Amino acid sequence: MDYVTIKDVAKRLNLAVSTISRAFNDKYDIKKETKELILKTATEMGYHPNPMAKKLTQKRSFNIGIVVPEFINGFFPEVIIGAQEILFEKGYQVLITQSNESYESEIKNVKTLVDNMVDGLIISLSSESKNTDYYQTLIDKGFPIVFFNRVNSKLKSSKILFNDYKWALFATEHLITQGYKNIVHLEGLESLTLSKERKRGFIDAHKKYKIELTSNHFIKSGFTIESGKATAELMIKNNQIPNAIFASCDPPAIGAMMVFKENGYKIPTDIAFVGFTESKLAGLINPPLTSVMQPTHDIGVEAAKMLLDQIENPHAYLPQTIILNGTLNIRESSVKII
Amino acid sequence: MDYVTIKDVAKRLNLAVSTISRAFNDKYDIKKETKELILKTATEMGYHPNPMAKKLTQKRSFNIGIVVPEFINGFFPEVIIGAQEILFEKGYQVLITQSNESYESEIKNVKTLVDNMVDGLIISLSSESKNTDYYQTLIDKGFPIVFFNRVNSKLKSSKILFNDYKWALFATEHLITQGYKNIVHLEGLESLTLSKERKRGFIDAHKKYKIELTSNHFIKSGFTIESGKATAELMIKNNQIPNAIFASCDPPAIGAMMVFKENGYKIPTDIAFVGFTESKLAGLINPPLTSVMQPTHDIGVEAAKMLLDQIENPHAYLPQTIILNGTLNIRESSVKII
DNA sequence: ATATTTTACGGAAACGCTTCCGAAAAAAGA
DNA sequence: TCTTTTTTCGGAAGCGTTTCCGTAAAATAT
Repeated sequence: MDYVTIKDVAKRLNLAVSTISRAFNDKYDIKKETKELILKTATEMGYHPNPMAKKLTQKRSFNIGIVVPEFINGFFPEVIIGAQEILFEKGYQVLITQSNESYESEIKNVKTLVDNMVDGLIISLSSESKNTDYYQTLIDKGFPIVFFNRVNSKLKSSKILFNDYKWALFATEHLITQGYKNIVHLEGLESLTLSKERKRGFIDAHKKYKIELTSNHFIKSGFTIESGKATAELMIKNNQIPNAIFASCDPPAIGAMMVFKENGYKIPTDIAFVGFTESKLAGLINPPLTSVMQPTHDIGVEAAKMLLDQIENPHAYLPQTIILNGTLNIRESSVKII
Repeated sequence: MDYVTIKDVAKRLNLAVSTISRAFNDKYDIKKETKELILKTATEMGYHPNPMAKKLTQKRSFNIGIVVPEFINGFFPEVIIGAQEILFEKGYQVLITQSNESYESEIKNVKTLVDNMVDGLIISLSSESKNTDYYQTLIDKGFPIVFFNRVNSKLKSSKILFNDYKWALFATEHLITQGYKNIVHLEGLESLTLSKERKRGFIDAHKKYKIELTSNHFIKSGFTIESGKATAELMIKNNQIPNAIFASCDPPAIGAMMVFKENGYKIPTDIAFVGFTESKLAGLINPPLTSVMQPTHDIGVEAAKMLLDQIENPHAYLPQTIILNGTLNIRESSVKII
């Protein structure tokens, strides 16, 4: 591929390259007519400013790195699409890496992105319990970073969060007001704040309605369907069947629901279900699963906006936190009387 | 962020920048000891070659663009991960764009990627029936492109394909040998070759077993769960229930299965199901869905390899086509006697 | 009319790197 | 020992831009 350069345009019009440059970056003094002439013949010749040269002189890569734990499930892709929309519009390129839920590969990804001189990073941590020194060093250097979804409270940085506590409380409250009193919470990974927050919401909903909770009401579960299945099988084996299950996210709820159904339990009559972070499956399975829907697209949009704000105003930078709201999508899995 | 440059390293060691450059690109004559010294002090100083400058001199962006119709469902993300793995390893960056199944936004994406001087493209078309002139022009210019999954047969270009015909034939054959004779095919979008190929496999399996097919055995369906639901509802309403359904992809099969289940049909006794392009849900729903699994990860790997091959040997370029194999994951939805 | 300001553009350096050319130093050959 | 070859490095040009500085020409003021 042979590209047309600024010199070619200059030669053609018998102008200096600086004039051509001025025509494309309208902040300098240039006569209106010549500018129009330049732009016209430039497009005729098929000239596009070489992004590499531009980046070199401007000492900016116009690249933004996004690091997520995975992007097989729908959640992160949706966030990424949201971020890309506004980043692309502003002329930024987006480099996406996935850490595969591994701290090591996450740090490695971040380092390569920084070495490749991205202008900023949007990150959802694979684990919040690990060492965050590297991130802190970057932040202290003034490197623009926005965290979302999975963050570390110690890091003094901009964050886009979801009000996990509030919506877990709402979701639990929904179950309680539906008449379910003996509710078990399937907890998420302990290393994540969002798990703790959802648990806290679950607990406070019970406090509000003055319902006692024992340790039997909490079962540690993962993020997978399999873990939900295993939990349900154990419950059935021990014959400890609660009225309802509130899961820290959809997959374990779905897994547990599948097992209970297979064992002849009626849903939601015998046992009700509420999930979290609305997955594609929620509305599709039978019965459809009540779940808290997060504003995935908006999370991406807000993260991108915040990052650009930080990049463009490097001096007046103050770490901000935006907390977004969601929706409780109430479906058959948790509604006692239809 | 202030970066250490090659000049800083040169000054520190009282060497010429060219020597430092040689140390980092070991194709030139340089003494082993000085090279080691340079590399050592360079890492000490925290020097990383500026990718923008490198790209400018080498007239290569080391960027690869990937264009997919969507990446909410698992298929394309898995392909992308496969491609990224080998691209990253070779020092390439990956720019991912999604066309949202729209021809216009696909072309727009491709054009911005080309303007940003990506060294090559990996593309899955949003629609194969639209104008492909732009792609042909690029290919004629020698621009490296590899198509996968959704391709246009007219384009003389490298392709990574799946043997849709063969595996559709296998899948249908499986149903026939299980004893299902009256099988309906839910066809995919007509504009895609893969739909035609799967249909052809379905037909030829019937020919092989000398089973008659009428137009009643073909129902046009989309790629969604909803379309499958609608089709099933129509079948039930018209009381035209086949022995089995072979769908062009999983979602319509799942949708149809849900409706039949809700209406009291036993699966696979009353009606059996086979899907295509193994989705996450296939193994999770009840009963688990038999489906053809595509080697998503390998598709990405092979596409990336082929593209790099094309980039690195621009002259000896010959369009290749790799056809990959899959697996028929036989599950309960299609097994008559367990 | 001339003096002064403004406008519009050219020239050139710089961004950080690669790579060609040439030459000193070292090694090998005579 | 002197010549020839090889090794190792320095100097400089060039990649395609941006941007600073300077200056004719045009516009305005005197």
